[in-house]
Amino acid sequence: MKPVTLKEIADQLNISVTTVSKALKDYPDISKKTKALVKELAQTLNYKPNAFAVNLRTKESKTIGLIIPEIVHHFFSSVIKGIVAQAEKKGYLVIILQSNESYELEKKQIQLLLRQRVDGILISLANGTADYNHLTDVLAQDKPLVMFDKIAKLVKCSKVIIDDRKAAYVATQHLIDTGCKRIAHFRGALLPQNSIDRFLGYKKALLDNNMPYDPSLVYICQCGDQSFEEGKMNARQLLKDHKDVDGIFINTDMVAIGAITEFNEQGVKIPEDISIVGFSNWFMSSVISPSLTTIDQPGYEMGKAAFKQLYKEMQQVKNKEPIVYKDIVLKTELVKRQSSKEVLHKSIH
Amino acid sequence: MKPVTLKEIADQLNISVTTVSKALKDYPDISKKTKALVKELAQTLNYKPNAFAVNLRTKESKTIGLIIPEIVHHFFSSVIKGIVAQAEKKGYLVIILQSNESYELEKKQIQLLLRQRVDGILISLANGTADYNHLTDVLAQDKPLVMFDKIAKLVKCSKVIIDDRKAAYVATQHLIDTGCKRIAHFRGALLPQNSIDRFLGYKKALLDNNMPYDPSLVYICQCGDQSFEEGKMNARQLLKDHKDVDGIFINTDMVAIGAITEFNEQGVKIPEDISIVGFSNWFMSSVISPSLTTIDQPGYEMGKAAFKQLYKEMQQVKNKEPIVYKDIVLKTELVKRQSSKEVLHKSIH
DNA sequence: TTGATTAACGAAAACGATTTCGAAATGAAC
DNA sequence: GTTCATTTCGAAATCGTTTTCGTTAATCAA
Repeated sequence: MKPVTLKEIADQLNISVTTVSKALKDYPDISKKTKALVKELAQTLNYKPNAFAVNLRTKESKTIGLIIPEIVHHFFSSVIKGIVAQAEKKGYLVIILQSNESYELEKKQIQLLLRQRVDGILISLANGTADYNHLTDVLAQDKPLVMFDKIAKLVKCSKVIIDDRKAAYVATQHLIDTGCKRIAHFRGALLPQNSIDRFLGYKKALLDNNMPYDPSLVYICQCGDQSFEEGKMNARQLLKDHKDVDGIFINTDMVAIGAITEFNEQGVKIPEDISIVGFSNWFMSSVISPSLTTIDQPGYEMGKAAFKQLYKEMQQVKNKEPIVYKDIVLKTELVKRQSSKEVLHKSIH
Repeated sequence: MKPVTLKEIADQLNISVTTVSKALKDYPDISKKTKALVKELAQTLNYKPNAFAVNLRTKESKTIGLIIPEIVHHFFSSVIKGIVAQAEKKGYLVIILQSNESYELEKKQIQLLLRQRVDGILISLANGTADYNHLTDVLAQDKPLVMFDKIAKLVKCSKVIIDDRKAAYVATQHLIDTGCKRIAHFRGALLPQNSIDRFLGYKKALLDNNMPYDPSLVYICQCGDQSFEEGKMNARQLLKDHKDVDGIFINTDMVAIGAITEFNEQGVKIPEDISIVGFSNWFMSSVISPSLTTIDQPGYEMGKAAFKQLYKEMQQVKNKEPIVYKDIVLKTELVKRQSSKEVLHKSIH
């Protein structure tokens, strides 16, 4: 019933608590006989060290915190999986919290995790987060903090990201290479760095190909986080505003799928009338009809990399070395499917 | 740098640690003046109680463990979201682990959580789990354990489920009501209770409608957890074996979507040639073409209910009352979409 | 003035493990 | 027999809070 303690083992063997503790941890100053005795009794009594006491002494909890904007999301749940798997390998547990894209909640949750005295924090920022004091608070306590995916460039800490700009460039270039002459962009929210970078990649690809950049072709998210609806709305609007558009680079797959659905309903042919390239490559993209050309964003690997970096930093703190921050950029890949045409024969200049 | 302790506050105010502690917790035997002083200083020093010490004293961690077979899964991530949200409301944190459908891992993870001394455990069983000692271990320690979705009926603890049998019955009845004469079933794995119950519901619906039950129409999962592929394979096999089948009730949406994809590719018309009803209602089902008629399985609500029950039991333990186990059955609903026909005019008997 | 009450605070013992610093006991060396 | 080193163990402090049980000092009734 009651959990077994060192004291009980000590009493049963008529030795001191000290000796029991040392025996279990293979200290060299304990004889082999006592070690054997202690270990055997510990085994049969099913002794488990009291984590609370251990934590209090060692000042570490072997636990990390994870804050993400939204759990029910293919990309983020892949990240979670990567983090949890990697953490378990290293003997760490993961406390998960969802910020719900709210800065206020995010702030509270950081405080919660600090109070809980987790050994480190992994975070993907809420869209609304523009103030970073809650983050610098963490760093000021010498507690490792690694940001991933949705990051704040200004905060001095490690970051795991993809090269959104480059990926967006590749996506847009693909549309150009397949013959699109007038390319729109659904960019989602204004604030997050990802949106900005993807937009910049889109713009640069146009300019590098001597195509005019037309701000009226860039559609911003109007409606909270109803991504699917956003895709439908934007698609509808686009058909009204710009009949001549023949390609769209869309910020995220979910929005792209909304757009595809709308186009399907309105009888617009993909990719004959309009080509579409998405971003993320969630499973759904390969299943929808037509299947979606998109940028593969490696969620699992990102989670893995993020934890690995955090682990490094936690070790550094433990060894009282200075923390070395690092920016890790993961590779993305264009996945060609049915929503875009074949690449034209490239002219040689 | 170093976290502030009660002692430092006490020293600065020239009072005892006891008084500081009591003041912060509004004990009646501390004067208003001292309380004010203490609270103010605590505020300015940004004092946060050391969770390790508190846990050690109070013997509770305000933390629960959550084990699920697979994180990257629409239903389960909805459950997680429900649990995390509800837990946060009550001041609990959630440690998440993924069993990966492995009994061995599940066992280890239970041990991990017990060592961590979480206050309670929520679990959805791995498919392979047939031995329940690791679960009864938890209960034997008087630690609340609530199972959800994938449960073991034999274990005496609270359970949150849907009525799989009834839901499957409704799904199959819908196929019958829409005119299907020969109905197959893709049932997934053999073991889990859900599969069994859904199969039984399917069978009962047939028999209640005086339709023959033909075991050769029931397809079992052959290929691990590649659900999408499983759907495709089963569909292919079905077309070879039974040309006359005009309706399928499929265990899960993912498999159903695989089947739809295969049928689409082979030019089989849905629902004209074959009607399909899935199970779960994940977002994708509304987007695929044709959209999938399915049973809505309330993941978020299930998570919420599971935590609520766990919370009740944790309170009971705290108050040294006996734990009252409870079976909670959540409502499901048939969502009619394009993959099944309109309901025929029912004959009046 | 005396005795009883009350208000306000503190000392100290937990909680369970870790770790430092000795102490005792044994054996070896001279 | 004395000295020194080695082996093996334990006492006690520590981590930071909580809580019990006193102890003062002040207040009040009679």
